[in-house]
Amino acid sequence: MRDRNAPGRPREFDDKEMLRKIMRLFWKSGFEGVSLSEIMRETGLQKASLYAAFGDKRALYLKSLSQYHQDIVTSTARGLQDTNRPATDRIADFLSAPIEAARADDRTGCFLCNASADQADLDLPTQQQVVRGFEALTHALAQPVSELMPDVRDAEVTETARTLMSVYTGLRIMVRSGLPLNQLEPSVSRAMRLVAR
Amino acid sequence: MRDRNAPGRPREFDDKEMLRKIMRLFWKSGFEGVSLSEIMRETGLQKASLYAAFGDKRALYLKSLSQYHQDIVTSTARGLQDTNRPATDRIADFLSAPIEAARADDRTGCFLCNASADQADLDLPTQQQVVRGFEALTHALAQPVSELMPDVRDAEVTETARTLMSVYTGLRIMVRSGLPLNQLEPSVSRAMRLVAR
DNA sequence: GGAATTACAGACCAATCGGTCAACAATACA
DNA sequence: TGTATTGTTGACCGATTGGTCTGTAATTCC
Repeated sequence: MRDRNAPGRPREFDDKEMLRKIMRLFWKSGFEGVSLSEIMRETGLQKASLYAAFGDKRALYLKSLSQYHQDIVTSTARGLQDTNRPATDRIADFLSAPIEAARADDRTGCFLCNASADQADLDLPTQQQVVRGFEALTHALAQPVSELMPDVRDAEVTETARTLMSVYTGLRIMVRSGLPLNQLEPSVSRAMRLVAR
Repeated sequence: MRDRNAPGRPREFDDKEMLRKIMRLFWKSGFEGVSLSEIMRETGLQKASLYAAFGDKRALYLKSLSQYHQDIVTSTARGLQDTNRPATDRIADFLSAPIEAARADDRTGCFLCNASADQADLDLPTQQQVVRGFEALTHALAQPVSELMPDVRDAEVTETARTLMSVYTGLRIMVRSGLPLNQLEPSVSRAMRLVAR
């Protein structure tokens, strides 16, 4: 975002808005699966403008991931930590999200999970962004978990949160494969057995 | 594989051997992440030979997935169903495989999981292959699970097996992101709580 | 109203992409 | 020793890739 009252011709688009459009492309099709021409079509911007504003394709991808963190990861984490709602509901909603999204005909899954499979092994900054996202979600998840396991060591709470994270990630991936949703659904309540008792 | 004693010049390479090399490329870098030139370099074959033997790039990818099924999925399933070993060991080994692979410095993960994130949403035949793989593993996993839960309905055994599958898939993805292995490790024993007791 | 600065549009770039083709080599069968 | 058949080679194809450059438009500051 450029300074207002900066010299020179002002930008004709909103950085964040464009980044969100680009994010959706990478989210759905992966790094190599998206071409600059697609990005141009989707944003209505010229290549040179994209380069001037964001950098090269890799930077575009990284900034998309970072936008995902700001938009999706953050609000998901907030939902998990909303102590006005029952802890079980919050966890169940989190674990069900992959399935509910698919019910609403959205099988794009989770950008973190896709990026992990797609680019994390090939590009270090991507890897770091992905880890950061996973850790934010794990940390948020630990909140309702600890509410349900009050007399349990912190270390155990964290371990449980991490285990739930792998169920979540797994569901995201398996939903994307097109497995029938009613087959995946029971995993939510079964995984819930890992907390409490 | 062509008939021996077929007319015409005989093939100078072994189909399966080449397919395995190609499989490793797609496994590691995804569909768009691998170019024909890389495949040529890796196999030592010319483009035209590849086309004559296997078809276009998409067919190459699909046949790689199918080779993965034959090689990896099948033997993993066999290991899960080997009743000579304790059922808990078989499940624990299966769930630990993602972490152990990474310990041996192999973070390529699971081709099914990667393909699911990469291509399943974009290409129907890929989706079907991935589902077939997941189902084979789930079915094999149900065997040791049922041994540990002898007086439990089949439906519940299957549900448990599916839940373990999502833990497995999740671990595969999270390992690939580079999360520290000692943080992921405890999820194995925690997930084991879903069986028995 | 300059001068400086920034952004936009679109032509342009070499390199690479997946894919094809024609010439030639190697085999089986008659 | 043909003839038919298949495989291998490497040049070749148009299209697309990510990326750059140039000229012009829009703004702020003086």
